[in-house]
Amino acid sequence: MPRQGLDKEAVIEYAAMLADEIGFSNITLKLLAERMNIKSPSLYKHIDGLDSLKKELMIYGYKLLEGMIIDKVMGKSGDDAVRALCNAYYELATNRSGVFQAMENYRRFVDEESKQATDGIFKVTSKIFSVYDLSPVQKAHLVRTFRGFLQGFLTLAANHLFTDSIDIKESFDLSVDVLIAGIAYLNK
Amino acid sequence: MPRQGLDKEAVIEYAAMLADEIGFSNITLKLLAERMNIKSPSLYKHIDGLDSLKKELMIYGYKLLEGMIIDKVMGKSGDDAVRALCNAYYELATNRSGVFQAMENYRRFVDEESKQATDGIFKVTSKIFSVYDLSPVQKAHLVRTFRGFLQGFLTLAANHLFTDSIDIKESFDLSVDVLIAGIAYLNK
DNA sequence: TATAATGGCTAATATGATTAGCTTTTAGAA
DNA sequence: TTCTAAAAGCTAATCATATTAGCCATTATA
Repeated sequence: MPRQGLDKEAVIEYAAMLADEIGFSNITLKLLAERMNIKSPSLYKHIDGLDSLKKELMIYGYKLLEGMIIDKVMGKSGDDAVRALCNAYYELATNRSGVFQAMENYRRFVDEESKQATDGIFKVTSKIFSVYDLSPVQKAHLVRTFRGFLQGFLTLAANHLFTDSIDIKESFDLSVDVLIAGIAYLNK
Repeated sequence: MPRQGLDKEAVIEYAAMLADEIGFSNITLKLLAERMNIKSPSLYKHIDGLDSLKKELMIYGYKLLEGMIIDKVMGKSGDDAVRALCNAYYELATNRSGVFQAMENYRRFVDEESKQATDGIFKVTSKIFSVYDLSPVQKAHLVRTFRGFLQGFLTLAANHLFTDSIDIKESFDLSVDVLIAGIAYLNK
């Protein structure tokens, strides 16, 4: 029986696809192994178990998002850059819903690796807010404001929890406008 | 062996306490049963299994929150009422973290009972925003803005995903101020 | 007081994570 | 090219937990 060229990265990629398809919380090693045409114990040659895999998926998500943000924000500044940042989140939540779920769902590990992954987003976001006339502390708060909104709104949307029939992208855009308008409050 | 006066409500209360203590996702029927001094199969006399219990816990959370909001908002209006609403969320997330976590777990349950539970919050929130001069559609969008922010910010905070050391309540208050300031943008 | 419902129990089953230990492939050195 | 060791897979076994089945004691009520 010949081998596939599997490694840790490949396992995470498969897991990410599986998460997008069936939902992050429904992932099992059994299912993942079936998808990969191997047996579940073989996964342990690449990863440290289900918990660890979920952590990896979270980190994968943060890195992916960081790239998408940089990509979209490139060449923009001010309010436009903020909107681009928000749209990057929107796209991730829409196109990679399982990976997006991993980013907020994983709460057991607060280690150095996870911290570095989120730090990337923090730095990029922070930089985008640098055009506004804010103190470093205000800027840090504002990063949290946006991150909280983006994570929460998009999670609620992804899970069909906005039960009325109003268009979600319109709500999203309006919300972003409200937030951007609110930034002026900090400049007093 | 005499019996305790256990029923469905009691099981949910115990489960809520356990969730607050060890985290929603760490709940097991085994642990819960131990806490209640019964064996895990006995739980099935009151609930339909772990998944169903988690749904009950989510509904419990929404009802609890609704009560807390009404309580805090009572007698307030305008921006003060909005702040009170936000603080009710904050308190729930802080003091009943396990229950709060249950509320973000609704994604697997989109049934009539769950819908009614969230509808309560929607109505209260909507009413609070009625003092602003907004169209019904704008109001509906704004409810989503706040709900998204509150759910997301507090989830990230509860999951320790805000890695820098800045005070979380300060970030929260500033965020709420930014949002409230942003509402003015809609009145043009 | 007799009886039915209730709430608890133990034993058994199912699923999935994880571990142990074996075998084959593969990479790299001699 | 051949040998060797690591790597990547496998099967079998173990463990933990959820869940089901069916039994028995308590409790409430007719």
